[in-house]
Amino acid sequence: MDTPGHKATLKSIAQAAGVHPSTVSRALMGMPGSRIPAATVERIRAAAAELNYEPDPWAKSLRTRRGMMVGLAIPRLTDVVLGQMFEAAQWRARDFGYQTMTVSAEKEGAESTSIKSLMDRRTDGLILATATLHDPFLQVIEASGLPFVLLNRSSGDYPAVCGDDLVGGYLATTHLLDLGHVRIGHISGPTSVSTGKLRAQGYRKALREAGIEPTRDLVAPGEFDADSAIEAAETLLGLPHRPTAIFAINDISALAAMAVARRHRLRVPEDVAIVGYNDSEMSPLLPIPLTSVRVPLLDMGKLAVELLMKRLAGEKVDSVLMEPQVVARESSGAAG
Amino acid sequence: MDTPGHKATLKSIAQAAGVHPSTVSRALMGMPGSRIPAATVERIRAAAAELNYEPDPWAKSLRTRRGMMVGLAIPRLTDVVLGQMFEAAQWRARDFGYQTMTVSAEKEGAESTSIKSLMDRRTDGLILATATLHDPFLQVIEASGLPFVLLNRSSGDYPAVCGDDLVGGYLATTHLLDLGHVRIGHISGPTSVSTGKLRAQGYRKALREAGIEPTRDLVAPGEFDADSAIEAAETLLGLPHRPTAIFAINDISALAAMAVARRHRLRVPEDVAIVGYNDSEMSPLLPIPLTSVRVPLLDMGKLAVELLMKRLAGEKVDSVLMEPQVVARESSGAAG
DNA sequence: ATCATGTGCACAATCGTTTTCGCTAATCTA
DNA sequence: TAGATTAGCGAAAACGATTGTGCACATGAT
Repeated sequence: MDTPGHKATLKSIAQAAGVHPSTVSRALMGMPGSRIPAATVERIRAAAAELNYEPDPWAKSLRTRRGMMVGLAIPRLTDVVLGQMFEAAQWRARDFGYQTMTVSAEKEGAESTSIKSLMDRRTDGLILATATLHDPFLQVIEASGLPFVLLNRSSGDYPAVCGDDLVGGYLATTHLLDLGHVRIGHISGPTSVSTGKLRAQGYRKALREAGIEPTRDLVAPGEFDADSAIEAAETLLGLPHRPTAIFAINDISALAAMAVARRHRLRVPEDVAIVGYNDSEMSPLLPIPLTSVRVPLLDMGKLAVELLMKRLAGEKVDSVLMEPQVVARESSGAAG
Repeated sequence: MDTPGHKATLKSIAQAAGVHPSTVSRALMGMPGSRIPAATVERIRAAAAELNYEPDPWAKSLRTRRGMMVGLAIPRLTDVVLGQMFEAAQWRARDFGYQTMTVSAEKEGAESTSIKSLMDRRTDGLILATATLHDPFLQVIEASGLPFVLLNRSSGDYPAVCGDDLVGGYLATTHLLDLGHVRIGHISGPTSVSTGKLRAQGYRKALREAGIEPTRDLVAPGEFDADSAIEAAETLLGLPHRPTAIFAINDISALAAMAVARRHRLRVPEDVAIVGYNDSEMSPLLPIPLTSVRVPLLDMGKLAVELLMKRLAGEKVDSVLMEPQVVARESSGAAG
């Protein structure tokens, strides 16, 4: 084994193999150009293995100016949905030999210290799931020259991998319309992020196509989280002429809506039908299984990494939209 | 502003301020020992600010052998509960000036490449939420000299921050006993991890104290996830003499049990009472609100970082056990 | 005026890599 | 066989920071 206190370095291997450190470097990284006789390479390899050498990432990065590392920025680590995308992204990045560094950067906006910490040269590229529609910070990053790809949320013309939220909102609403609902409420997300804005837009489009003029009072704003969704659901279900169906911006909001319905002694789906978004793991398991819009989260995470890799290689890349799909279950009254 | 292409370095600042790079370094980091006249320091500060200097982390780490970075290993990024702990850990680490790097390392066991990648000198310390009870890999890490703290799962005598799972399992079971249940089933976790083993142990202890001899057939093994929990619940509820209550190892398993109960046309809590663990965000929102055992996840995440910081400072640290608490809701028939 | 005492800073050596540049010796061409 | 080519590898200069050492110069005391 190796001496406990001393990590192996190029120099120690060189000494062991009786060659110069630079030769060791060349031999180990197997450069195509430089020809080192197989015998020497083998001897060096053996010595390196013997000392179980691991190149020092700091020294390497200092010299090469590449850290083999991509930064992932997520609004909240506790978001199961984004968690899935990020886990997939992490795997894919590792396929390319990259490490990932995840930061959560909620509510930090343009002054995000979290993202700044990713920027200070430690990372070769960024995947951001935190973008807002008019995000001045993106320009800052763009100006810094650090390549990035948006995930889940789009913004401007920056390359992004997103679900087609317009279609998703449209499908969810159409699903409810097809079931005979006319007064359909929407617990929206913030209009400042693409997912919130586009799903609401899809919702209104579906209504209009069905000859129903969308009204403002049937859209209650949420913030993607349980607390704000509860408030929104209270507003909708407290309406004098309450909706018979609710399309919620995500599954946790849908769950909150179910809780509020229960408090109002309304049955789901008989009195109020509910549709969520993202089709999270819990949806089929709920006492009243939740109808939800499914988007290929894992594929999105992987794809974002692939796009980033292309950007790192200097290629131009285009944004990608993934097709959503309604998974009908009991909460909308469609299955059972 | 600064020239776009060129990042500021100590050298460029030195040039601007008319001093030597080493002086700039000393001035900027404000060493207490070295006396540099205030005037010079001010001049250097100004130059640094002007060029908006950021020290290169790689160069710094190469020289100082400290990366100001802690590695977090989590079984799955999609676990909401661990996600909360890790988010808290991340914040706390930043308070100390440390970056965090999160990897998910499921099912990799002793050969975990994810954790190995954290070890190769990039990190100053590790927080592991992946430990199994007899985890040979921990010895490897210990031998490498890299300080670490276990989180959520304990193992051997290594310093750990965990909930008191024995008490948690005991409380959950006692809660059901107090409600008059006698045949209480348990969807367990793997016995190879402390949380699984200890909660089951607490479960048996409570039964024995109530004069009930725990039987093997009332404990069905799960893997913390929905699929295995569904299978376990099927086993329990398919029993000729089925249990009237189930204590599940976590909330998603409890949810799965509810789904299976529903499939068997059993009412919750009338026909079967259910208790979960971790009191996740969704628990109070479920159509049948879930009774669950609450542990202070955020505090645990923070504490783990604090312990690690102490270890980094060379102090000896002791493990910490956090007190759990039953939050009674409708699924156990205790509230409503 | 001279020598001890410090202060303020420059010099240079690291940390472990990668990479450019040449030097030596072997091989090839004529 | 002499001269041109080339393969193989050593020397050394980066990358950008930290840090031990020591040279000037100013100040003080004698």
